[in-house]
Amino acid sequence: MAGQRSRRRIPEATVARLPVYLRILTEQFELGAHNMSSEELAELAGVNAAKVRKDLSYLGSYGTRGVGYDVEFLVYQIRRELGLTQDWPVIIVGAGHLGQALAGYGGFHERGFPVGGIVDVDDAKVGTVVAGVRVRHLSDLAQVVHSRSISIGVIATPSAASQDAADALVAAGVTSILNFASTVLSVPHGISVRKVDLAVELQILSYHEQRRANAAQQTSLRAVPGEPTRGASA
Amino acid sequence: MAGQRSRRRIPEATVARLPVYLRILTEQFELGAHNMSSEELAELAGVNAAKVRKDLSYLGSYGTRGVGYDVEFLVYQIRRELGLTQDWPVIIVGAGHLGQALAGYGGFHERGFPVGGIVDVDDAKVGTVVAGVRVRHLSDLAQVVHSRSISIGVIATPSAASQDAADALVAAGVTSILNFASTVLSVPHGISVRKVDLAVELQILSYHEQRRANAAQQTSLRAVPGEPTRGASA
DNA sequence: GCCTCTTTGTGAAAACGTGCACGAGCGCCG
DNA sequence: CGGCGCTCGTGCACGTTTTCACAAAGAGGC
Repeated sequence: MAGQRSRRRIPEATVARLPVYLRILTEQFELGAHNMSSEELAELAGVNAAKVRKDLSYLGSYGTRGVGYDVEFLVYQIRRELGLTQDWPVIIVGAGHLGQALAGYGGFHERGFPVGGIVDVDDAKVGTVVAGVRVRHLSDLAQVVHSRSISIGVIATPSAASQDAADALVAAGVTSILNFASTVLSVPHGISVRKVDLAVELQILSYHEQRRANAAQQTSLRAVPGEPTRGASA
Repeated sequence: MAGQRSRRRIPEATVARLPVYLRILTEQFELGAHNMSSEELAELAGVNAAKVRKDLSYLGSYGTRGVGYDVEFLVYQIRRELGLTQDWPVIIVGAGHLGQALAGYGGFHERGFPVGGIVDVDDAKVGTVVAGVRVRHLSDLAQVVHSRSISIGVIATPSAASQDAADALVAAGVTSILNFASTVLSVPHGISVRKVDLAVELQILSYHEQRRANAAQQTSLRAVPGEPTRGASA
């Protein structure tokens, strides 16, 4: 069996899919499945079977030809590769609506990312307890991060404050940031940042909606002659 | 009938960046900027300048060589392309923690996506008012969608209920779905689905954290400077 | 032991996205 | 009114991701 440590690099696109496979496999295992083919997994994940096989092959040769993959073993391997054999406590910056909703979201803890702290600048919020965690002042951030060996920070502040939050996190030693503000953070090289932006998602959907609407219109007007090619009449 | 240029298709990767440009341009316009070069915009968006130019070129030739882009005009063009010249009311399925946080998030309405309705299956929640909108029963979904011409649905239910929610949305005529549950939805062809999954994002960060930890270990054992990591730019 | 059936693992090709480099066009200055 | 400097628009080469197609290999039957 492949014993070599992760010296090989896994493509980013694959890394983004592994959590999806993991969730499906875990679920299927709980439902009693012990074995699964790339075809089945692909179906459940909504992707191509060859892609599944190639993705999984980056972990090693863990399948059995003619049979498929051992679900439990694969779950373990993916978890190991993703670094999920340990908990990664996170610190949430911003105890507003979003910060509270995030802290209250049980899936966090359940998936190995317990809330190790929440900080805010607002003195009115400091001291209150959200989802069992006491909100502390932003100035205590570094101390919280250190005392709990936190390396992942979640930014749930208003956009205007997000860069300051990022700077504070980086200064405290955090090396991964999940940013819910709609800003592009500037961070030193070597810090991982991922952004989740509601507005962006909705605007992408809006683009497709509009496209559909145009297409429909186009179709219904097809019989009309002399349809002017839309120009920049703006 | 053949070959009209209005059928041009914008690459998905570009569509995903346009909202980012839009936000930056809007902000800069409010700060008094009237003109901006691809270089500046690229800097603020954290991407390559050539990419910005190529992205914008899909909208048309709206720049002026030697000068740059007219900010206000570009804002208008991007908004038009993304279909943001009109409001797109959304319906939220699920009035739990997440649904409430989403409904309460002002940015929704502000960016042209007013909350047109919230539904839930829980009778205890039906009738309550969240962010000025009365929660209605799931069975009223079709009626709400129809009466407000809603085409975008947001799924904020527990994962187990997400597929049912999607089915109900599709049955009601919704054609775009933003899914916050960690499930892979199965929908008919022609329906746009985007997924926002917290756990996936954290797990991707976890992968990189673990990788860094391994690399650090390796480095300290060998006293060799770390190899450059891809990713976040400064 | 050997044949057949199934499904993996992976080269090779195609498709897609990114970044460089440079010609083209515009405004400004003298 | 021509030359200069700046910045756009884009052809091209490169890297990454997806898809195809098939040899390789395990399992089970006989």
